[in-house]
Amino acid sequence: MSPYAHPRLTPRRRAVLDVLRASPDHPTASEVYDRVRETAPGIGAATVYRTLGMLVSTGQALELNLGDGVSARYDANVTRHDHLVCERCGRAVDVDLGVPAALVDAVTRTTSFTITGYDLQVRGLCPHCQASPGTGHPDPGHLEKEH
Amino acid sequence: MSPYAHPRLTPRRRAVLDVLRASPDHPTASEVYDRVRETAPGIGAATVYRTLGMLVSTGQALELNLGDGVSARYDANVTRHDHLVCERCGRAVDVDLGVPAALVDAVTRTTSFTITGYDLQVRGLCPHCQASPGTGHPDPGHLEKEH
DNA sequence: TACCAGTTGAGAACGACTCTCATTATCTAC
DNA sequence: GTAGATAATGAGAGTCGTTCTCAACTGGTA
Repeated sequence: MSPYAHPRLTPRRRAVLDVLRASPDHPTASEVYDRVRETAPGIGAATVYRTLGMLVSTGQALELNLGDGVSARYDANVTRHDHLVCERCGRAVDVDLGVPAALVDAVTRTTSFTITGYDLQVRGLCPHCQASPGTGHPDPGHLEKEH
Repeated sequence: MSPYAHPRLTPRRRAVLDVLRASPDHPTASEVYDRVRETAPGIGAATVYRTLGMLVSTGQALELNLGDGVSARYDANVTRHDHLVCERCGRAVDVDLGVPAALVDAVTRTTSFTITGYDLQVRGLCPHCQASPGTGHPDPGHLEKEH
């Protein structure tokens, strides 16, 4: 009935999880796809998307919406943490600001929502983008893959 | 050169802005489109998308990524505030938790990013969704337009 | 009035993601 | 081992949100 009721850790899925755990840079699904194809060349895009969804729904990965546009990003670091996102190049760094529990508790009392979690996204300019002249447009130029 | 260097507040754009200011529910672009067509029937989707982009880049609206999937949401409330999002129905409520400035300042010192802002997204279940049995799937059923 | 930058709508194009379905792999008895 | 059931897979089509292109139009301005 519900998907992933008995998920198997098949070689394909293992490969996706391995890529994610080796990627501290919050890759998009298509970046994961590209990287997985180096170790599992025949894997299809649908399998990568399905596996990422499975990993998220089983708590082995986080799906992030970092406001840098269209595509979701994935994070194998499932401990609670926040994100610092560069507004120009989109680079995201893990941080943990330790938001006081009292702040979150206050929301529970004033809204009658049941709170399940939170994510603090801090926006800014990374050192690279501070240094280079601003174009007003996204510029991930300094993020070339370092081989 | 840069777009919106001399943006005019044309009747079309005025209509989009009016709709947004009359919508406290963080509509998606296509929801804005539907609502605008009631007052400006001939308006095209491209104009709505362009206008929303213009409003965001001129600081008259905020674009939100509330993690409820694919589409961006827009908010005419441009004062600093946070969002409380229902994980099941996607409803988003404005809140302001007043994150201590000291927390954000700490990031500046430890990361060498220049901080320009932040958004705290609190996740939970709204009262409606707590009451109805969970399906594990998004269920905006109780969000029918109230005429 | 004529000019011209800015604006518009239609539709094509695009990218991210999901679905479908026939095939293949894996698990669980025997 | 084998057989049968169930789950996983890849290719490709489909969907959806958004952006692009371009010819026509509009509204200030000289």
